[in-house]
Amino acid sequence: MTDEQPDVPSPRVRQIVAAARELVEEEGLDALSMRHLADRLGIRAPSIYKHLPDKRALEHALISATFEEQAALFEAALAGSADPLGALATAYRDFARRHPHLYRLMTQRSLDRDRLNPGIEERAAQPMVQALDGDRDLARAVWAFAHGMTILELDNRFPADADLDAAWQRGLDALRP
Amino acid sequence: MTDEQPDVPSPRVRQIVAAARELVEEEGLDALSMRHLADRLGIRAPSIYKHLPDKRALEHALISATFEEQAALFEAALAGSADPLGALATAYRDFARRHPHLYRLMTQRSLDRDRLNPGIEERAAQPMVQALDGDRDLARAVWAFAHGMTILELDNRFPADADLDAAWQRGLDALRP
DNA sequence: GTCTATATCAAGATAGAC
DNA sequence: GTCTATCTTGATATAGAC
Repeated sequence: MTDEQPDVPSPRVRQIVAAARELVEEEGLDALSMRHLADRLGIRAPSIYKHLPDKRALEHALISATFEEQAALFEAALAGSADPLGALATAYRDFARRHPHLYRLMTQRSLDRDRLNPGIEERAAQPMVQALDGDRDLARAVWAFAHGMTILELDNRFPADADLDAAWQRGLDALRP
Repeated sequence: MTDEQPDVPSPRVRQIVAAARELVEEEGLDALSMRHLADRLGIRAPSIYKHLPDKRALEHALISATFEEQAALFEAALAGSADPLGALATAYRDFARRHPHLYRLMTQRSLDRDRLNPGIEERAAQPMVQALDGDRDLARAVWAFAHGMTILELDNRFPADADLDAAWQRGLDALRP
């Protein structure tokens, strides 16, 4: 009955994760190293290992926290909106534009689900399912569309003169139930 | 009037890029280092720099070649199909499943367009525009959907029991003009 | 909880001989 | 076109003292 799940983080761990978040937001994903993070905290890199077992644990703590934040945003966007899908899409896109490096952290590598807060992925995905009246296949299609638009925009893959607002609208109008 | 564009590759450069492709396909993106590539070629890493100026040049030569291959595949899929969009989507998904690491190489970082073969990005995108009767906004929406489905599948982001064929169908049916 | 010192490894790239 | 030798950098992580 060994239930290996992330503990509730101590205050110090939360400080460390908060510093990691600032670091990623300000300097990008590649800047997230144990040394660099320690600099921000005013300590030496090896000290971090007294609080977190390794770098993956740090990343997953940050990812979990960001899922929590996204889930809250999406739930709020959904609440009492006349156009649930549109509101959700706007919240999704806005989050990624405000936190491009965090967005990449969450989406551009495979996840170790054992190291995430249990159920948090599902909680962040739930509002989309709800906005689509419980249609999970359609919700997955819309998620793929939203992620594709988002990451292609962040990575500068659309032509410079592309009208991305228009592309979002066309996609959402087509996919709306 | 200095027009800095990639030269036509010498035979040796093509050998090197071909070896890089095998390396990436068999061992993944992280395995692509100058040393590792040199091992495959039976030479030492510094020798590669006699043929290519740096690692970015190598990557972009490989990306250009892969765009060429994709463009040909997409054009063939489109030719004489009763369901152009469906045929294109199948070709897109199949390519990514057969060459997941190459697909990542092409999509998961920003491109230096100056280092790509001129016009190759557009050529690979053209079949999608054509399948959508020239509607560029819709073509971008469909591309985003296809990329999102593809990369989320490769990165194992959908639930294990998700019916991805169904999600693809729902998305394509909705977006079909 | 933090430190110093260190192990270990691997990366991109250059100089200069042959 | 390839070689050896080397520079430079930076990463994760551990041991053990304080």
